[in-house]
Amino acid sequence: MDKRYDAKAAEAKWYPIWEKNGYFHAEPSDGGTPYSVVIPPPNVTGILHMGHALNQTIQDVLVRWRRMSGFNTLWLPGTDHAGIATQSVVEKALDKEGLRRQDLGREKFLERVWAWKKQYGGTIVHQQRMLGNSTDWRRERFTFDEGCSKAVTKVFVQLFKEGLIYKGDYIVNWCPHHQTALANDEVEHEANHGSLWYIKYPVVGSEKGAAGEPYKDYVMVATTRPETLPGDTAVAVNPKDERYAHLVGKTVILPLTGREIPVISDMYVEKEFGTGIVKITPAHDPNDFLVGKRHNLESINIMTEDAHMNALAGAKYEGMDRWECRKALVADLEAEGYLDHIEEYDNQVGHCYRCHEVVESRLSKQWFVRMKPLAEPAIAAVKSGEVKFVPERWSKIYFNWMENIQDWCISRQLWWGHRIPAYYLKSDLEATKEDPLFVVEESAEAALAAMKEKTGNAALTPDDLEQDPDVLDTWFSSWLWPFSTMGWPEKTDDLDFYYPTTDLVTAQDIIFFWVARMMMAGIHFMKKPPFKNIVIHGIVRDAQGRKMSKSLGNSLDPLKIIEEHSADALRFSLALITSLDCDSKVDMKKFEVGRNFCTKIWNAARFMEMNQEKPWAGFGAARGPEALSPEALSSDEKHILLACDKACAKMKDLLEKYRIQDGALAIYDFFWTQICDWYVEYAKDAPDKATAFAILRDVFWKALRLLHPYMPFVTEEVAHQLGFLGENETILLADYPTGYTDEEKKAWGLTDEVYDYVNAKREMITALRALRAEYKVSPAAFVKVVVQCHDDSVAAQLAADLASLKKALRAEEVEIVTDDADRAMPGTLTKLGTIYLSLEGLVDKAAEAKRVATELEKTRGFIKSIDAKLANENFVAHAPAAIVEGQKAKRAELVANVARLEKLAKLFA
RNA sequence: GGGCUAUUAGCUCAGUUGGUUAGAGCGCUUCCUUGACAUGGAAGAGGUCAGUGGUUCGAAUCCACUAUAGCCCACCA
Repeated sequence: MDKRYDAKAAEAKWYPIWEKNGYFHAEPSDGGTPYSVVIPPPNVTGILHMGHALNQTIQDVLVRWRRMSGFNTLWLPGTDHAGIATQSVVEKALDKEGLRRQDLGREKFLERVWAWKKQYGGTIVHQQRMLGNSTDWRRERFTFDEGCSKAVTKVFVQLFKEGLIYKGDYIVNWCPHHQTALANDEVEHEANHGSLWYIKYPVVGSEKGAAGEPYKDYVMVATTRPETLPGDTAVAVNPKDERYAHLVGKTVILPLTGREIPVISDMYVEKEFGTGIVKITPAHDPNDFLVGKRHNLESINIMTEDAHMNALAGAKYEGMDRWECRKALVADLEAEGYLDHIEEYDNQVGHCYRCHEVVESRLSKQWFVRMKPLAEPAIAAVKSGEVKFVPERWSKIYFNWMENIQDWCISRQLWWGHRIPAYYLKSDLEATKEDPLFVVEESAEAALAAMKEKTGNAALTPDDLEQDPDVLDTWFSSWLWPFSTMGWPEKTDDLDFYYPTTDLVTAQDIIFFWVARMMMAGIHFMKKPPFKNIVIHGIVRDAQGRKMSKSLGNSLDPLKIIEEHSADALRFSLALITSLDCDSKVDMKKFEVGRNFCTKIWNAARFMEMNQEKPWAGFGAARGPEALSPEALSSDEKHILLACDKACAKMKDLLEKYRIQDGALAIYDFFWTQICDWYVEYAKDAPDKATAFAILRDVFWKALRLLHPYMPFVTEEVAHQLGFLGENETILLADYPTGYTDEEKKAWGLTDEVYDYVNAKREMITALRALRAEYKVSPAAFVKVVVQCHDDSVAAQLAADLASLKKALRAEEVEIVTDDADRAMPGTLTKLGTIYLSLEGLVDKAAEAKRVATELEKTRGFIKSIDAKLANENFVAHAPAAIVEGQKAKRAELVANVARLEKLAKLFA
């Protein structure tokens, strides 16, 4: 083995071997118990960020662990076509050529997007391989591939026919430059230093006033959008606002237009804001739209798609751009005395995240899914415990959202996406733009037939129909992911075997967008929820606790960490800092833990290799401790076997509970502390090296397998280097260790007593090291040590361990006594007895007296606190016996120590 | 405004149904280049568990209130 571990070489070597040999591939025909997970598909335009790295590390740990534990394990990968993100990338490229998508036309544009996907769409799946994901690449899917698209269309048609999809009015975020709707998260809100215009709306029937005061009675409205005034169809006040109660039900005159509009009352209005009176413009503001719906108000759309005024804005303003119109209109209001005053006002204004144009709220026809009927069974599935959130508290958030669910607007004015399978009769489309005749069918042919039937016109041809130009929201394909990827709507073996999936692992930010919707789709179409457990993990934040984002420039690039350290280091460090309960803060420094661990493993393996060649090691073909003679096992050997057994049980328990972090800690401790710090040191000078190394070899191989889900590459490399595996074997498919059987434990004498004894012995060794450090005895110096036990059996055990004890204590002589004599030497009381450091002529009496005094004081204080406890009758009556006994035993120990210290104090006085 | 969560060592965080003297990693101090490993080893300092009150024989843990921070949803005409 090389002196240094070459992570890059190992990782580049193993991944292709794993993939090529189909180790990640799963087939229902292999039988067994299924364990299946679908990956949250990253955007095809995406590059791997820390969030993916964390999310996929957790999944890969679970998946590799299950696979090694004998489950028929499927982790299904894929990417999301990401409508707007992908279209945007291609449009940007077009922009450089001075072209817009409209210049190419729909078909040519889509060709360009597919070409882009072919060329660059593999970036993230390549990066996922660098992470070490054990996903079944032979099943890689894309939300826009043929099968998924088929599922999407079928779902749309079925929901439509069930009356769960409808077409209706909706206010969308509209970018006048791109002329498309934007999703909420595609709108960037920025602080805007603007104005609040106060405008008078005269009450109908009131008298004309003096010059500059056109009417005596008016209501004063405050607005940030005066240019939308021609679209007003009401003014509103809060129903609890006594100032204006008398106005409700009256009508006012809309300035400059002469139109009369009602005064209504609605809770939406805040009494304290502005004048407490709001102009309602349903076609140009999302809230006003809702108010309009509640009060049956007319919506007047006064703008064109490129945010210019149309005829409905009035002849004078028609054709003006919205900002021009604002100026002109305000000037007119002022001239006619309707403008009261203008205040400065700061608010937030939405901008298109791509072109930075101010986003317009635009009323348009959109497609919706009726969510309530779908949500109800999805709520029930979690309430009944059929589907569990991990941690459980997320179910509250899920219920909160599901119980207040709104209909889902699924249409997008994009070109890249699943086309809505609605077909219009062209002639009717032209005639009645508002509400044209249409049919919804899975194919153009079916649509034609349906239209023929609907219209009674058998002479219709395909040319008479026109498909809806809109595409579906990306989530409309993602919500089918757990079953569309397994072949639905066909009946497949995959669906039979792997559906429902077992675990879904994702961050909290897409519980609503994705998880909740998958629940609804799964239950509705498959009649079974799509997963059994929903594992929600935190978000990776920077060292200051901020979300990582491009604009802040605080992102840590996982690929850079792989480059600098290794994928194993990245994975292990992420696992170690990840809590399911909260977000994690990371910086570059944190990844050194993983890197150091990698190095430690490598060096420990080198130690093994070196000794493998030694004649006395002699474990040759023996892979386990099967051939050991139990009576010959030393206590340290029994201890490491027990520690290994406990580690196996602990890993299983923790991983079953999704405690990835605790699992990482457990294996870290077992490997580093138990194996390297203690056992390897023991083995170097073990009385029976053949036995000691056979055991080392066994627990080392188990440790590698326990660790493999976290650090797949280094464990595979080391397993091969040390010959645990033959050339054509892989640790991926090795058994996940389950510890030792009861028979083995019994045969080898692996008891709790031995375990506790070795721990106590270590405590003694540590105590002596502390004494040496305190007395500044050089580590190179050999010393004499006296161990004073009060128990013959302990003395006998220690005597049996004398050789290794000498080594650990760096003592040239260890004297084990069972007397009660006090020794004028530095000493410490331990569970097994008092350990003395014999320092002829080195002891500074004064310093020693001080040390003893300090310890005495501390010990007495401690006894006092125990006495207080034991004096409490209630404690003795109520506390479990073990606790009370423990306290008593502790007290006895301390009292003995006090006696010893008191005598010592006299000796040093 | 509605909901959720957090506050434990200088920093980042564990602490599973309440129970012996609250743990880890990093950082810090001292010592050690010993034949696996200085990306290492040994020892050590450092915490009245945000505050107040309550329940209990016993509270970091359960309850209430307060303070501070954060997240999600709604909203800012």
